[in-house]
Amino acid sequence: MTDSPSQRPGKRERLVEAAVRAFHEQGVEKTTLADIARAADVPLGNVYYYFRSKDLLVEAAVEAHCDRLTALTNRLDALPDPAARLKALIEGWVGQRETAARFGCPFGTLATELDKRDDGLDLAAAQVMRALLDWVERQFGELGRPDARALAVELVAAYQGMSVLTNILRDPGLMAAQGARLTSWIDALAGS
Amino acid sequence: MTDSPSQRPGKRERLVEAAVRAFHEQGVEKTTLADIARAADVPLGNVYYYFRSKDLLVEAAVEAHCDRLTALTNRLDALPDPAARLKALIEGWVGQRETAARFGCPFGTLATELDKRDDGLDLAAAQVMRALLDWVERQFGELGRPDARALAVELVAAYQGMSVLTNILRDPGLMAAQGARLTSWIDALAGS
DNA sequence: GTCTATACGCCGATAGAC
DNA sequence: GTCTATCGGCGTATAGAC
Repeated sequence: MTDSPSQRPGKRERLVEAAVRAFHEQGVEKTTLADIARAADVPLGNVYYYFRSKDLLVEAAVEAHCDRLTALTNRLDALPDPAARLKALIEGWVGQRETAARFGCPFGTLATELDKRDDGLDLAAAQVMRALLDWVERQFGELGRPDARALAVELVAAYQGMSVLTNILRDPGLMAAQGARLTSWIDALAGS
Repeated sequence: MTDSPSQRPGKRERLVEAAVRAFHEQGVEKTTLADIARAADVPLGNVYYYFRSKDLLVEAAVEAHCDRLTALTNRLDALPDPAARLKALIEGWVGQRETAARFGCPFGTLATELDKRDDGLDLAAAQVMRALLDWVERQFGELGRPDARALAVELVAAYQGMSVLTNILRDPGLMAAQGARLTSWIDALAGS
């Protein structure tokens, strides 16, 4: 609401976007409000008009990840069959392998960092992760697998794990190779 | 070296141990030198006699992880066959599932955090990760698998991924279930 | 609503007595 | 070698003019 008429996205939106990016690239703890303000082209003092504390900006960043996930799954739901949806999900991950090699999974690294903080935002992050698991589980369920939940955990864990390794070793090729493995794994499961 | 004779472990060792623990539980960025000094029962100012900067303490913590890994693989090498070694490795991971649920993988979360820092310690962390991958690869090689490296990446990534999910969802049961899956996966690979 | 200037606390690091 | 006291800088947050 309340976008001023003849301007680029409102300051609030710019701040959240800058925060998401900075948290991904530098981590929450190393990111200062000055960093975010500069990236969003908003004066430092003015940040506090939109977010009364840094924690509230972190919370907004988590919500942004949640929205992003919802948008993604909505797009994937347009695909005809569940196997295609899962493979498209993997393809999306692999497509981000260069930034993953540099900064890790945008959501995974954030959630991991939140688990070491005092704020209660780790719970919100867990909710988002559960939403992803639920969606993946639904796809495996539509494929007729009774062990859909376990397979969902296996797939998402494989992604998080290859993100960690890709990041630590700075090797996007690792994610490409593991992505290919997961894709043929989906094919094998769907074909059986 | 230079442990004073009739005393508990030297201050340097206590500081490193406290640092490893604090970095795991709170993260590097949130951990202050005062935290470490207190946990090690060393006066704050004295820390700088042993480590001229916080970065050097972080470096020492990475080296400690490296030593810990070497000690582990040495122990596992005493086991008769490679499949048993790999399953013992997994068993060790699962045995740590309660702390993993609370704080994640001690080394994975540290390495991930180092990747967002300016110091060059991410390279040292990558070396340690590579050492683990090399050892696991050797086991798969001894099992006669030509795709030993890919399997090693798959196993370690699975562990890192389930650590992330276990941590975010605060669910040690997830790691137990995935560990069981990996164990029977090893059995299937070794039996074929 | 917007922005500047600044208060205030915390933390890494140092000085220097013992 | 050990420890206390403290400096200096940075980062969150606020006060208050416009």
